Amino acid sequence: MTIQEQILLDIQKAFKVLFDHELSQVDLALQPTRKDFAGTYTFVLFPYLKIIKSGPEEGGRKIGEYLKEHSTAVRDFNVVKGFLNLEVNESLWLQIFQNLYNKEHIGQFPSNGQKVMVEYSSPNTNKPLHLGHLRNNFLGFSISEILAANGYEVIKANLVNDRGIHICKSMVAYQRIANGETPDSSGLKGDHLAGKYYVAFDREYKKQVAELMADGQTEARAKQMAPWMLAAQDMLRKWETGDKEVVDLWTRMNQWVYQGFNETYKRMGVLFDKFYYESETYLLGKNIVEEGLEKGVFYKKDDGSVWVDLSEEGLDEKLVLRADGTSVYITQDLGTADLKYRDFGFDKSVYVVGNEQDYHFDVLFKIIKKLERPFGEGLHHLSYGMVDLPTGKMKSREGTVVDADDLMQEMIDTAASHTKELGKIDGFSDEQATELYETLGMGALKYFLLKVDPKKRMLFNPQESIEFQGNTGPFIQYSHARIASIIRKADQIGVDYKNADYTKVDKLEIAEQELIIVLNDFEKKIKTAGEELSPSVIAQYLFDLSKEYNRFYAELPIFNEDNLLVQQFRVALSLQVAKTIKRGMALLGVKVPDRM
RNA sequence: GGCCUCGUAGUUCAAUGGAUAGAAUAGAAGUUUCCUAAACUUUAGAUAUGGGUUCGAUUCCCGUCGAGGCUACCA
Repeated sequence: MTIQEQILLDIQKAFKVLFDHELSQVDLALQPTRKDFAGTYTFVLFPYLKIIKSGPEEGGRKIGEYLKEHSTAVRDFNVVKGFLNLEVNESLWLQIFQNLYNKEHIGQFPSNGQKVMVEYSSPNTNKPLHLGHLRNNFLGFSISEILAANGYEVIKANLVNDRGIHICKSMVAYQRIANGETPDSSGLKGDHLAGKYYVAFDREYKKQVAELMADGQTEARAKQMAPWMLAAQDMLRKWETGDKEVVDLWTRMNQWVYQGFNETYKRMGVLFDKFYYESETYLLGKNIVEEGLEKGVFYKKDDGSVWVDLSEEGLDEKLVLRADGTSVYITQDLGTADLKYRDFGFDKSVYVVGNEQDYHFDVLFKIIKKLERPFGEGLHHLSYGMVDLPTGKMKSREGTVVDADDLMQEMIDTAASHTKELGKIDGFSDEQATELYETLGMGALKYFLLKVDPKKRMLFNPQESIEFQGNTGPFIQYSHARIASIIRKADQIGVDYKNADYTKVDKLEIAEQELIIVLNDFEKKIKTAGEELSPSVIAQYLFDLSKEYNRFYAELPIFNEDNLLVQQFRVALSLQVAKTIKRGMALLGVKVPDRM
C-alpha cells in the first residue's frame, strides 16, 4: 500500500467517525502540495462541504486533528482556505527510501502476461530518413521500452514500404541517367543514392510537364503524359508481373537502401524484432473483402466496387476494393493486421504513425471492430504531431528537409567541440572520447524530440536543439556523471554506503526529503507513460529529478559531513538517483556517461 | 465548404476542474579554498478573444479570430 492510499483510508475513517458518512475510495484523491505551503499531500475540501456541515477551515481542521492523532503517516497539518495540507512522518520517508534502495531492479513491473506489438519506423525505400522519421523512431523505440517496463512482452515491428510508384520513380531516373552508379563507385550511402534519383526524377518530370504545357497541353493532361511518368507506371506494371529486369533493378536498389538504413538505425539505437515488407503484403486483404461482404459489413455498388458504410460511427462511406478488383491501402492494412495477429497473437497493437493519418486509422480500426476481430479492442494509433522548422513545414521539393544522418552527425560534432572546450575529460582514450560524443549528441537529440507530448506538433529549432543547458538530455546526463564521480570517491575512501540502516537517520533536510518523494514517484510515472503512450512523462520526470538532485548537491555536503550515517545516507541517496536516471533514460533510449 | 487538432512569458515546452498558472531559454544581478559551474541562487515577464456551466475553468460547452492537418477508385 502506498502512503497516499494509506492516508486516503484514514480520511475515510475520519469521515465515518467525525461526520458519520461513508465515502467510497473513488471519490477521494490527494494531490501534491504546492511548493509555497508546508506539507506533501493536499486534500481538497470543497467537494465535501455538504457532508462536513461547516466551513472548509473548520472541517479541515477537524479532519487534520483526527489524522494527526490516528494516522501513522501524518505528522502534522495546516489548513489554508479549502485545502488541507498534510505533512508525512519523516520515518516513513526513510522507510520508503530503504525499500527502494534494497530493490534489485527499479522501474520494472512483473510480467502482466500480455503481448503488445509496436509498429514504428516504416520507411519508404525511395529516399533517406529525415527529421520526422527521427521523432517516429525515437518514439517507437521508447514506447516499446516503456511498455516492457510495464510488464508487457513487446514485439517491435517495422513495415517497410518497399514497393509502389514512388520506388519506380527512383528506378526510372536511375535507369536513364545513373550510368551504373553504385554506393561503392560514388561513395554515397545507399539510401542517399536512391534519394538522389528520386529527386532527379522529380526535376525531370517537372521539366517535361512544363514543356508539354508550353506545347499547349493542359496541366492535368501534361502530368499524365509526361514520358517519365508513363515509364514509372509501366515499370510498376512490369514489377507486378514479375518482369526479371525490373525486379532485378528493384532488388539491387532496395539492397543498397537497406544497407544505408541499417547504418542509420544503428546510430539511432533502434531495433526491430520483425520486418514486414509491403511487397509481400500488398495483395493481402482481398479475402477479407469477401468475408465482409458475406457478413454484410461491406456492400457492392453497381460498378463492382466494394464499400463500407461508417456513417453510424460518425464517418463516411469508404472504398475497400476498386471496381477493377484491385485493392487500396486500407484493404492491405486489414490484411496485414490479420497477418500480424496470426504471427504473434498479441493483446495490443500500437501503430506509431503521424497524425496526418488520423482519419485512416479511425476508419481502419472501426472496420476491424465491425469484422469482430479478437484484437479489435487492443488497437491504438500513437498519433504524433509533425515536426516543424522555424521556416515552416519541411518540404522536400524546396530543399528544406533536415536529413537524419546529417542532423545526428551535427549533434555529435557539436557535443565533441563543446566537450573539448570544457576540457574535463583528460585521460580519455580516443575511443572513449568518441563514444562520449556519441552518447551526448544522441542524448541531446533524443531528449529534445521526446520531451514534448507526442500528440502535439513541435518546433525544431536547430540552434536550440543543440544546446546542452537547461531542460536537455546532457543536463540529465551531467547529473548522472556527477553522481558517478561521488561514488568513485566514496569507494576510494571507503565509505560503506551499501549496508547501513537508513531508517535510523535522525533528521531529514528538506532537499533530502524532496528527493525521496521524487524517487518514490518513478514507478507511478512509468505506469502513466505506458497508459498514455507518452515518453514525455518520463522525460519530464527525469528533468525534475535532476533539478532536485542538483539543488541537493549544491546545498548539502557529503564528504565534509561529520555524522557518519548521514554521510553514508547522502551517498546512498545519490546512488539511488543515479540508478533512477540511468533506468529512466534507458526507457527513452538514451545512454548516460560516468564522466563528461 | 465539411471534418479533426491546436492557440499559455520575447522564444520553446508544463499544468487528473482546484490555492498566487510551473520550467527552460533569452534579459538583469549574484555564487568556485568545498564532492564535475554542462551546475546553483535571486529577479522580471503569459492563459488569442467574447459568452456559458461550476463553490472554483488554461482545462468542459458555444461563438469569433488565427495556425496546421484530413477531405483520392494515392500510399
